[in-house]
This record gives sequence, structure tokens and C-alpha cells, in this order.
Amino acid sequence: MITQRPSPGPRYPALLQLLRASEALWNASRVFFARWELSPSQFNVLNLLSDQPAGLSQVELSRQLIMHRSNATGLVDRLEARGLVKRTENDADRRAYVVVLTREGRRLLDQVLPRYYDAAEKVWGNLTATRAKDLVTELERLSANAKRTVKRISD
Amino acid sequence: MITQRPSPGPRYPALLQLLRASEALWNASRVFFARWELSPSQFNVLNLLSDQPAGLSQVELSRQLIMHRSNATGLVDRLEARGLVKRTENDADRRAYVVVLTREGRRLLDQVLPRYYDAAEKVWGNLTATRAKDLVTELERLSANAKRTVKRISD
DNA sequence: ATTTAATTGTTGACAACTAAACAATCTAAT
DNA sequence: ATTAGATTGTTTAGTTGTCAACAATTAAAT
Repeated sequence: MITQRPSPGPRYPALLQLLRASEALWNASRVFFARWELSPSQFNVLNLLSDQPAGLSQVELSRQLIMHRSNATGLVDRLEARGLVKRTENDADRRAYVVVLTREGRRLLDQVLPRYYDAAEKVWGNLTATRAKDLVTELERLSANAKRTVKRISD
Repeated sequence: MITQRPSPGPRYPALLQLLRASEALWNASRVFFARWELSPSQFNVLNLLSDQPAGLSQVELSRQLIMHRSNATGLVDRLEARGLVKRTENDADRRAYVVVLTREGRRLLDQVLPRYYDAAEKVWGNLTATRAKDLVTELERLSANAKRTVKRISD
């Protein structure tokens, strides 16, 4: 009698393919943004700040980009060194900075965004907008379940 | 007359949600594997080697896990230091190692896999197997388009 | 008002990734 | 057989991420 190796369930391939797809997307975006000497993460910071004229604290930044706040330090450091972003003192809360897009950051983003949105649309091929909406629903559920799993494990 | 800011297309939210979902999954898996002091990437190496009794070279490993070969060096280093994996000389090609799972690696993987497959199935909630199949198709197309984009940019 | 607790940003140590350059080795072409 | 080209793994340098510990500051509790 031979002991059976555990085998994946019927929906496991979808999980694998999801992870592969997002890796492919991330890689594509890395190549895409390289023209402007931006990393995907750096672009995300600029893009997030672009609809926050009042700026964001680093903690808010890291919360929205789903990363540890210690990571925001270096990211903002490098963007600030290039003059794309600026740390501003906050009188209301002297622990926190307010990070804002500079005029130069704005200018760069305005160059990047049209092409970015264009590429982001084209990558879906002929997928209908209706199917895209269904996808959002399914992926939201997936995210929620994943986060619930984390909570359950961490008690 | 005011210049219009560029705006995203109708399928852009699906792209964002896809990236968020895979990030949530990756984070959940990090927490999940922490019990065995494994990182998701380390698990991926072990899992890939588990159906390759003859072993794989580091380049093959990095190709299948979609990472740069220089990254495989450190990954295999750490796994080897823990005795989960072994570098074997290759007489047919003295440039390349053959990386194989050790008995200890096998044992650890046999402990992890059943729970892993279980969690991977549960994270989908009540999504039907049929929808999962459609998803795979859509995601495959997405991956292909993303890779094509990379090729087009890099000429 | 003072103590206690939570939050903000930084640092240091590390894992995981990329890209470029290098030596060793294999492959192909003539 | 020799040369030219490709491949393998490592190293180095740099970015992106985690986590834990720390000082400064704010918020809450009594």
C-alpha cells in the first residue's frame, strides 16, 4: 500500500495563474516605467499623491500602498532626492511629515499617466467591461478571504 | 479652457484589484508559511523540486519561478544551509549544479502541503470550479499580453 | 496634571528581488 | 582543432520589502 501524496484542489490552478499574471504585470510595469527611471513603487507613490493636493503623511502613504511604514522612509527619501516629492513640516502633529508632489513631480506624472492608462487598458485584450466588473467582484472576495486568513492565523 | 487630466479606462479597476488581490494572497502566504520558518519563495522552490526527483539546475529553477538567476543563488544558499536542499555536481555539464530536495526537505514539504492545498482551496470561498476555469483563461491572456508588452518595449 | 498608551518616522539587520559584469564551461561553426 | 558565441553560477551594487527597537510626540485615562 502506497501513501498518497497530497494533491491540489480544482481551483488551485486559478490561484497559480493569478499569481503568475500579477507577476507578469509587475514585470511589464517595471520595464514600462524604466523610461522615466521610475520603479513601479515610486510611480505608485506619485500617482497616489497626485489626487491628494493637501499631501499625505508617510503612514497614510504606507497604508494605502500596503507596505510597512519603514519602507516609506526610503521610498520618500529617493523621490525627494530627485525633487519629485517634498517633505513638509506639520504644525498640527509634529511627529508626522506631510508629503506632497512637487511641480516637477506633477510634470513627470502628467507625461507618464496617459501612456500608463493606455497600456493598462490594452493589456486586457478584448475582455469586455462587463467581465471586468465580475472580475473585480471575485477578486475583492478573494482579497477579503486572504486577509481573513491572516487574521485567523495571527489570532 | 482647462486642460483635462488623463483618466483611467473602464477596465482599470480590475487591474488594480488584481494587483491588490495577489498582494493580499502573498501576505497571507507569508504568515501561513511562517509556522515552518519558510518564506513563500522558499516554499516555491521546495514545491517545484518535489515533482522533479532528478533535480533542477539553478537556471531552470529561476526560469520556472520567474526570477533572475542571481536570485536563485541566495535562495538555494539559505535552503541548503538548513539542509532542505542539496547542490549536486553535474558530470554532464560542469557549469551547472543539480539542486535536489533532501529527505528532510521532503519530510517538511509533506507536512506543509496538505494544509497549503486546503488553505488555497478555501480562499476562493464559494467560487464555482467553472468560473475558476474561465478565470484561468482570462488570466492567461492577461499574462501573455503583459509579456508581449515587455517584448515590444525592449524591441 | 500626570501617568499610560498609542502613533510617527527612523534605524539596523535581514530576505528577496534586479541588472551588469565576471570566470568557467559548454556549443557551434568553420 | 580553434575560435566565437552562449550559458551557468557568483559577486557586487542597489531597490523594495519585512520586523523589532527607539526617540519624539500626541492622545487618553484617571
